[in-house]
Amino acid sequence: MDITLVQETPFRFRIERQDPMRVPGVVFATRELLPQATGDKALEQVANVAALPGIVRASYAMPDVHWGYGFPIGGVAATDIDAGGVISPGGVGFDISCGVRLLAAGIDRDPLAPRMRRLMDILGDTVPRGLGPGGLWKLSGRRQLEELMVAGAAYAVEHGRGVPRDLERCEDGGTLAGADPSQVGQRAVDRGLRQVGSLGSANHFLEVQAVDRVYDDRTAAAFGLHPGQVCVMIHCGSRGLGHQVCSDHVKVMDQSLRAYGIQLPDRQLACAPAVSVPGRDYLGAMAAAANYARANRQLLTEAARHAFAVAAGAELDLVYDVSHNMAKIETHDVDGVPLQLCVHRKGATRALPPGHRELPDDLAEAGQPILVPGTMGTASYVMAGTAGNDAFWSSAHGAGRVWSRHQALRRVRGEELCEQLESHGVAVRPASWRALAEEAPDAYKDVDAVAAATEAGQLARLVARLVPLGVVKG
DNA sequence: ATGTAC
Repeated sequence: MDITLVQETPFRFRIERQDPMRVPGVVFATRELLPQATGDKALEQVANVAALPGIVRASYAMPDVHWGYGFPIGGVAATDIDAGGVISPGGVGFDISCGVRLLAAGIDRDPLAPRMRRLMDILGDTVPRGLGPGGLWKLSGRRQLEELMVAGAAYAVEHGRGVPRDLERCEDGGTLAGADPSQVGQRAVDRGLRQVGSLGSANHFLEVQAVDRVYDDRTAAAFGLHPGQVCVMIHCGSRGLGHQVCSDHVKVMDQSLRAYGIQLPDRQLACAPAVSVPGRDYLGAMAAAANYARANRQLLTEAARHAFAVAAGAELDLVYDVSHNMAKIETHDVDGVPLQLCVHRKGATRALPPGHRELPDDLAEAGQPILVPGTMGTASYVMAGTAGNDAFWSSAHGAGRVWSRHQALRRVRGEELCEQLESHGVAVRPASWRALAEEAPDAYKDVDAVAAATEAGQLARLVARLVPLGVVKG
């Protein structure tokens, strides 16, 4: 499909509807951030998504949009489930409920400085990471894993890994309803049994950061953040279990397309009506994998807490935990009519506005915390949800790639990058030189520009800027 | 994203 891109404002573009698109595309970005500039086909994918059965209003792209499997990463699409609207695993992503959690430390960067090396050494020794098996927990078997997949982060807390307040600061209270472990295949279970409590690889990390700048004192205070404060940011997902769930259900849906009379511009958009048997089966498996990811982040939190207690005598309070690879059934007004929608957010963070009933009381006035990790060596942002959000309460999830992993490997050497980061005062504990090179800051868009465009496009507002002190890399 | 894959 050759797309026609029309600039509506300095921060918003429209992709004109043409067959087989059912709705237009809307891209929140500046001209510099558009993925086309680098030959990336993400905007063609935005147009492809607009052809999904039941899609309403528009196919959206966030400022960090880039190419992905079927859907672009940084894509948002909502389908009307009472009008044949579909669920597409490719609109969630292979890493189901991949997400970010931010912890606020009871210590500032200056007093931590002399203890930083010890802290990083403990984190480096105790945080499982990299490809393959190895996690903080070894589960006894399928039965125990099923309990974890039903209860999510709450399962970890019930077993002494965390405090009840943690769950108040998790999206969905740490437990996504509707999990159906019977739809998680044995192969996914086998992979999941040995990876609970592990970062994984690629762009996953555990980072020690400091608050570099506060844009909104009142909201920062509500989030428990102040200038100079140390934080921990954890980015990880559902590991091999989520990957296997996605693979298994994509295959089923690909084979059921004909039965539901669904025609698609790209087979990677394989989908089924959200209320159909394959649709419900996937949603149940997806929720189970999501709860696995949430338990995973909860366990890694406990590893960080242990390291901070030993090295710095400091505690870590959860600011918020939110996914950026999810589909959720939500009610939204479309042309003045409340509809039950299946909202796909792939590489896009949910961004609830102030006063939303799903927010805990102490965050109601501020709006939902939105966590926007940058890259090793660059800033990360904390933002807040706004009432003006026009993308089904969704926002950017990170910097967004501009180089493929292959390109990054050709241009960057991991050892050199590590030296550069260390010389700039960022301690690095990598899983491998190769993974480090693939995640070089130069392989990503400018996160400062992404955050600025996110605010200018009225997707969210700036609260605080965080800078890295040390990174444990997957 | 991922025991870089059926």
